[in-house]
Amino acid sequence: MSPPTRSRLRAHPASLPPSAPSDGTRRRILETALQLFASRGYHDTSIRDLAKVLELQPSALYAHFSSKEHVLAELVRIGHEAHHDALQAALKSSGPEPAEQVRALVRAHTRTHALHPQLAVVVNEELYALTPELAEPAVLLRDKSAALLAEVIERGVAQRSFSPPHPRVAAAAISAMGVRLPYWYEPGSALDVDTLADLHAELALRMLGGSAAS
Amino acid sequence: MSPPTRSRLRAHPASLPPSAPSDGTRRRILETALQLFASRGYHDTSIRDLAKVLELQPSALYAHFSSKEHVLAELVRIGHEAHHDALQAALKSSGPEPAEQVRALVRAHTRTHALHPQLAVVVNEELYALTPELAEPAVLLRDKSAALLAEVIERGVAQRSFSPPHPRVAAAAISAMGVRLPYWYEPGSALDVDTLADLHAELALRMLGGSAAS
DNA sequence: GTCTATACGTAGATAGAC
DNA sequence: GTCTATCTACGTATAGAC
Repeated sequence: MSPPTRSRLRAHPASLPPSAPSDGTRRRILETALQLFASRGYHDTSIRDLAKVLELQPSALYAHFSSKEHVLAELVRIGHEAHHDALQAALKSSGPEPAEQVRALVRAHTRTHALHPQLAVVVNEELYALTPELAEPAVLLRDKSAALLAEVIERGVAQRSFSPPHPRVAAAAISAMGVRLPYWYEPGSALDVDTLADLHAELALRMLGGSAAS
Repeated sequence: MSPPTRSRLRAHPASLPPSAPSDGTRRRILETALQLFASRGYHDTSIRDLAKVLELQPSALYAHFSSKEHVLAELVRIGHEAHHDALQAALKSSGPEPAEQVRALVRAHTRTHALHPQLAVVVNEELYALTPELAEPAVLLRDKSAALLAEVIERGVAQRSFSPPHPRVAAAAISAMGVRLPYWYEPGSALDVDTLADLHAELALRMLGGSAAS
């Protein structure tokens, strides 16, 4: 661990989604790793750093994870599953109109990134640190999540509910709003998460154009 | 360097802006470091890795930079200056209307990120790896660059050219489009940089609303 | 300005007792 | 499941010859 660094994030402490293991030590390791990986980065966090915060000996971690990389892989898996589950639930509970579905998807995307900023940062910045085999399940989920938005936009364009200048670029811009959230949004601020989610949905619909924007 | 990793980026080779030093070995070190830091990350790139690609002995690098951190600091400085210079030039060469100024700023922001994707990634992901003293000049430039866009938006709102639902959130969304570009855009693709810059400008104006959007 | 050689710390991970 | 102790490799950086 290189010493005098700022954190990449403002949020404290690290929050795991409910789907994460509730077991004792394994969960503590994941929470601590999440905080350290998010604030300093995976490669700048050592097993010894983790053990120190956990008040364990480094060797004790290997009773719970076979390597440091497997700790990261588990966080990456949890993060992608929570994100994808949230998007699917949002779609499922919304009606058939593309505008309503975009609103639901963007709200879920934004909420996930605002409520679990450390997980979002680790998932997005440290995925590349995994071997292809360990990264593969997450990469597949990413593609599926991106397809959910892309398909709704395509449908909206086909129905002439939307008129984006370029659907793929608009989809990337919509995704980017959420992904960048952890780097500037301060959770306890005057702007609450629900309001933010509504704002992002509004911006997304404006970008997509057509009769859908309010 | 941990071995079997994917790159964070598609772009090759690393391109430095014209403002970078044209001197021989120092420039070669910066270019090589840029490529490695962008694809594998600063903390996962060793002095030995750098030296191997450069076909030099590790100790030879210390004739040009006093530490690995100073190599990163120089890249971060170059990246922030090129970005800020591009934004200022864009503002300077555009008229007084907020919509035209936003278009110019967004085009410059997007072009910078599309033309120098490795530099954008290193600047955005590895700034936190610098000590506060080495990071400070870049942080000041970031704030100045962000203020350029914020002020134009504020002026547009005051003149009722723009009607964003929330100016600060809209500004963050506009910035995010460019920052995320290196992670999905493939430079040699059918979508050329100028078209992309126009698309982003169009999306920005749609988000800002009012009479400005085309 | 590059080389050889090396100092010195820390990395990830394991062995074996309790 | 946690401990003490340790292995081996690699990290940044320096010394001093050419």
